[in-house]
Amino acid sequence: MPKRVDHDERRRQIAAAVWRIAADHGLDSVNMRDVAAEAGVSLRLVQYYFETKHNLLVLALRYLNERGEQRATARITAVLAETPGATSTRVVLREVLKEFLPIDDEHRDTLRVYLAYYVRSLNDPELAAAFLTDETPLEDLVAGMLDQAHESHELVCRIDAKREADLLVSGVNGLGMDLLQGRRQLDDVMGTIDYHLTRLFGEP
Amino acid sequence: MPKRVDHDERRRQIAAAVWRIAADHGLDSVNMRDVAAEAGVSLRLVQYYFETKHNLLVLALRYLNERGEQRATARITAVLAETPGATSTRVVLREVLKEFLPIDDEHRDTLRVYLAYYVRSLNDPELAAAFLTDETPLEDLVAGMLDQAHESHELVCRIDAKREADLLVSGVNGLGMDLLQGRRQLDDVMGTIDYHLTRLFGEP
DNA sequence: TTCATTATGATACGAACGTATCAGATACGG
DNA sequence: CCGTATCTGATACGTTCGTATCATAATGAA
Repeated sequence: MPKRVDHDERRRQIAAAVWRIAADHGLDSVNMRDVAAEAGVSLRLVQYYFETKHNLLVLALRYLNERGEQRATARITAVLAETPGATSTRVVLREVLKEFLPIDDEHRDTLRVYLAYYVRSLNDPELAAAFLTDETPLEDLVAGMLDQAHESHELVCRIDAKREADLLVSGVNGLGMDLLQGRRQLDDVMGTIDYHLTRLFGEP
Repeated sequence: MPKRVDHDERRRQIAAAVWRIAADHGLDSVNMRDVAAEAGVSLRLVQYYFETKHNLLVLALRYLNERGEQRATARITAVLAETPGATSTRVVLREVLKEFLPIDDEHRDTLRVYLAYYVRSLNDPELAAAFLTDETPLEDLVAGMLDQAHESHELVCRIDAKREADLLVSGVNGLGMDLLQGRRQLDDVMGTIDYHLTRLFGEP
């Protein structure tokens, strides 16, 4: 047997190059040659592992989804570990929402790539499919947290958890887009989020 | 003097072709030749009026902004005219928010084009400038309406108009994106909007 | 060592695209 | 009718890009 290589790992390495280029110069600027150079491999190898550019983009999106979910769950468990014992639902929810804002360069890049993929998926059914395979939407998670908060009497009044979660999640996405564009500042956005958390949970 | 032509009108006509192509096939698929064919003019004329493709895209965005503002104000005045006398702030606000949802093919196309431009503007400062020239952001308008509603005792409780407007507007944008992707249905989105309007204005 | 797997290099083909150029047609006000 | 503004047509150049091809090197388990 010859040299054994983790093909999946290779593909992830090349997919990461796609993310970097897409974040820095837009998804339109992603081409096979630049991806190869960014990944530090030959053009031939990119062809070898992905066959076509379309395949490359689709798989890069799948890997991005995977990483995003992993990081989100890791962040939540980290928050739970920081405050041993009883962590208030409000604090956890706040961290979950922050996860979808460009709070640092890494989150900023991820969001830029996601939005680029989103727009392209509007005209590419195959990419759209890669988007919509999210079996557990974020809205359900947030709605579940709100229901849980209601049962533990953390909420200030009776609410419709689904409706609240829908606007909260969609709102955070929209606010994140404004942040990317420089139309808002992070302080202001966090102020808005905290205002609405206070509206739900009462004064902290 | 020879034939007199409204240059600005010609440019708008060609810009409309850009919108149609961008809505149907994405902004990446917009090229000078297809724009000319869609507008029913020669490639040479597109070059004649816009010089470069970059100019074409920037001006097409400016015209799109203009049309959007005109249609929004027209919609508001139409609502005010429909209910002579006292039109509740809630009803007007609901129509304003609906204006940013893909409620029909026309709004759907406009939203698709806007989002495509948004993503491209993240890597194109000149396009970003065309975006950010909005002297009167929608959030200010909504916040003003909420303040006005408070003064006329239409609100159910004391609120922070700015914070409420920020989440409402951002939320509608985010919900509109979900609609485009088919992740939500219009009925559900309107239900969410009405829920939050009720939260602010009380039962209708 | 052997040999299949992994990887590179060089190159080429065809298509799409932005841009430029030149000639000429059309139409309308004076 | 004349002249100018408006518009078309054909064409071409250079670049970029996806994809394909062929030869060849490096690697490491059997």
